[in-house]
Amino acid sequence: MRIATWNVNSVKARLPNVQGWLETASPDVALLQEIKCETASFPAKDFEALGYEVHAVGQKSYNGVALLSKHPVTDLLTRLPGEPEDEQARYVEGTVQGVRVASLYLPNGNPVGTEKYPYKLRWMDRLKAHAKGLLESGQPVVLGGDYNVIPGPEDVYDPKGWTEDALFRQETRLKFREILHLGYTEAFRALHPDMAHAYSFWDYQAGAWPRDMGLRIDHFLLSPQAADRLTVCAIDRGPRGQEKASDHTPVIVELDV
DNA sequence: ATGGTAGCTACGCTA
Repeated sequence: MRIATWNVNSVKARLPNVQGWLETASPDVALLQEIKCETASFPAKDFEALGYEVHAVGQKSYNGVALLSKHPVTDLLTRLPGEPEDEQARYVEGTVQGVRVASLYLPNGNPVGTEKYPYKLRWMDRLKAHAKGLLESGQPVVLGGDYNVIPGPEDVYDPKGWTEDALFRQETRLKFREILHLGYTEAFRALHPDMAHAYSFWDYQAGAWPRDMGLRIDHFLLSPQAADRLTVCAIDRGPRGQEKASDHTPVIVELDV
């Protein structure tokens, strides 16, 4: 089973890019983030035409996630538990062929020192609690998405310059590791322990893409039952170089299921 | 050099 995650930065602005990539890469499941539209206006038909069942969770203007699958999806969950008053559309989860799969968009958290950063930390605590429960099910679990977390200094072009950023500061990285320590495997680093410049995001500004000033912030976390079946994890830089590109590029895992 | 770009929305916010 091939699963892709991609922060598309507006599904409507990106429709030709996303459709074209899905036709070529043909993942069984595509996890999208930052669809930036309301659920009802998600262009579901454009993806159904490619053979996908569509489950979008959106809101006006910001955020929004989607789970596209070539196989039936059951037991859909459309919000991350733990803070019922949280209205931001950042989580969708369902079961595909016995695998529990989630598309998540973790809050950015900048600027640190505003309410945005404690919200990010609370969201990570909620994800940790939920991820712990998922492990107890014993099924393979794949949590993919834009984590807005740079796991280590090898995952950013200028670690010193990013030390106080919400994506890289110690408190953020420690909390990310707390989730891993529950028993999850970060797929890319597990298969490519020494690969440098393996970024998944390049800012639109300051020529970040041509200068390869990137970050690796889009990740797959796998439960032991999923990690045991992991054969491939790859970043496809192709879409970032296209016209009208998203600032993120897709990451893919393949599981032998 | 205190900028730069992109998307949503209709101005400033978010990233």
